[in-house]
Amino acid sequence: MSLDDRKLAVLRAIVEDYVATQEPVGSRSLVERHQLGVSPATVRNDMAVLEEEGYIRQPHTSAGRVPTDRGYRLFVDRLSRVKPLSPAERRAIERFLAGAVDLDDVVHRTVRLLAQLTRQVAVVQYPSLARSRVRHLELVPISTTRLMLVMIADTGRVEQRLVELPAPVPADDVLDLRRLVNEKLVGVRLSETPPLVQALIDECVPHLRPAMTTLSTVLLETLVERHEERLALAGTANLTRGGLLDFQGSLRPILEALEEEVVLLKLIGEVEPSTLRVRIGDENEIDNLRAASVVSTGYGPGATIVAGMGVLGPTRMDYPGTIATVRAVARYVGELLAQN
Amino acid sequence: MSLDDRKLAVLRAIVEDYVATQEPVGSRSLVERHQLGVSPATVRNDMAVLEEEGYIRQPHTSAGRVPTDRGYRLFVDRLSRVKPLSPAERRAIERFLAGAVDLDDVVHRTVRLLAQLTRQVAVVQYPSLARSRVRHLELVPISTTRLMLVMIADTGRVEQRLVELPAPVPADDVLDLRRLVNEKLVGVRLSETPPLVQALIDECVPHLRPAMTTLSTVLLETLVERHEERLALAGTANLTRGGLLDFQGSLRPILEALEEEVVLLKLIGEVEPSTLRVRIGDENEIDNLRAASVVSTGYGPGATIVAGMGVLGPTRMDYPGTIATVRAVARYVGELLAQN
DNA sequence: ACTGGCACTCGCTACAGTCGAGTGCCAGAG
DNA sequence: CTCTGGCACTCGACTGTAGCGAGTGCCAGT
Repeated sequence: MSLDDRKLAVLRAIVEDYVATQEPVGSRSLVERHQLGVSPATVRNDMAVLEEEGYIRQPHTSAGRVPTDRGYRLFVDRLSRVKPLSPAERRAIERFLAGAVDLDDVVHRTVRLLAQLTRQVAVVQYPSLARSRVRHLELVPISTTRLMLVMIADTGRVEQRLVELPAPVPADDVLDLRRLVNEKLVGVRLSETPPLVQALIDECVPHLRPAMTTLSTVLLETLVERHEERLALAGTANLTRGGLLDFQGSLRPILEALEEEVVLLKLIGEVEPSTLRVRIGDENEIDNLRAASVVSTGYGPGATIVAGMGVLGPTRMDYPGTIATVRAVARYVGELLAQN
Repeated sequence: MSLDDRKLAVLRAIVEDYVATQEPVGSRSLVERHQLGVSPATVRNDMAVLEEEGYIRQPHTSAGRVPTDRGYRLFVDRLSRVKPLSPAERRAIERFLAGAVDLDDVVHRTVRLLAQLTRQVAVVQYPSLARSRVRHLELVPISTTRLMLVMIADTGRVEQRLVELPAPVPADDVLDLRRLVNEKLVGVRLSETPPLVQALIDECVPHLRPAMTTLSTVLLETLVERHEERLALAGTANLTRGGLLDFQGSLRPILEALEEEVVLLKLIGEVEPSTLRVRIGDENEIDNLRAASVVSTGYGPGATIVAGMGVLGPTRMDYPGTIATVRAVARYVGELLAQN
């Protein structure tokens, strides 16, 4: 059975009221606060149907109704109107991001901004190495048998690793090594470097082979294997906002999940299909987050996507507002990155 | 009035029991669990004195006693016996830290290890730039008007910044700039670089002055002003361990404090006077942490100290165990750093 | 198809009563 | 002078009961 317009209006009203008040909403208060044009009794009938269909539920008999995950899903998909950002918010975003000097700085400011605007936990992934290209490789001699390898990616990320050489290598040879790796690898997607790194050893003058072999191991580690996807987190204190009513009383599982980088990456890093994604309660594959919702999106310079960012909060969250904010922040950051 | 030995023994017993059970401890259970050799009535008299002196208090009449911050302080200073680490713990520390490839890696592993062993929140500061010396400066041309400045410190830290040059500078000149800054700055304490950076501009050949001027601004920012003291955090989920009984019911202020880098640095970064420091409840200068205790220490290669690390938990914590763990971890990390 | 009315449910709060852990004090023994 | 056993007292925790009220489901009527 499909739901008629009024039933949908009732669902929307329930979600909005519940999100606002945090209390189960009854039929009387509903008709009082929204112009539904019908009596409480009628609303009750509609509620009965909505409950049967699994969109709302009663915490206990003789209590008001509360939306289920399914109810929120319907709300997000079909019932929520886009909430345009206030000019004040737009200005806040611009001002907050304007002073950034550096990729680190951009990411840090972004994550704080998101946390502050949505009053929830924010996560921002650094531009993914997998999606970056090599801009430059630098070899800095630390001693005769030690080099510092510095990799600069076109997304602005910089990674460094220490290389322990098997035998001393004079400064001139280091320059040769440097020229070689740069010739072959600059401009290449990190994910596509492995065969080229292999080839490097073969094309290398014989007396540099041993050094190049060690170097190539470290290169592979730095470029693909160790694949250090970094992230920034902010706003954990916002988890306590709902006074422990959200998250069914225990922050434990949430905090645990937030400490696992792998989990977070799964959460916001998978940005393939659509550009903005909302995962509500049970839709999260991570057990610890069954009581939470996540709004995430990809971002990057211009239209390309180099990483993800998102927000985590109680299922009972202001979806339209959160979605609008996440989208706007991602766009601003994208513009900022495009300038560099 | 000074406390005789038995009163001190009573205090110790109260602290130990309360830490273990998390419940106010009464005179009867005290004599049952510890061999005090006296009757509950006697203990009650002692307790009355201890309470008068402010070492313990009653949550309400007709409840057992609970240590005050002052009581914990006395316990830590005079009553706690050193708890040697178990061989299993020693092995855990060694194994956990052994595989580290990198400064980042060391810090991350350390913070996780600390959190895991103490079952509390752990904070580890990266080696402070203020206490480091310049090992090498690298200038990487990104385009003709853009350089990437990479600073490698002797503590293993690497910082980078983008330099926007006022006019195009050919590659040869970049090499000159590089040679100049390295000649003057390598080996110098970061905090002592400013006058030398000033001098750089004067000693520079005229046609490189404009470039050197911009560069020196960025150098100063990187080396001293922006002074980015980084830190790593782990184990926030452990805050929920006490089931909200610790921290007087609200994690809010604690989580807020943990998000403020400045606050955390104040907490563990001030390592001047003694090597290990315990701050109990009210002794913390930060209001948000009046319900928490912090055990912190400095660490660094060998005997030198380059940064701080520490652990934060409820005032009701296992001080001897925590102190032993923090001290041991700091020593191991120090040894590890000394090897590089 | 909607409405008003009515009986019913059930969580919440308040209140009274009981239980027991723990205390302070005191008189007496060592 | 110190320690002990005894005793009266306090007060929080728990239990059971009762009344309230928000909210529901159902039904007959328009």
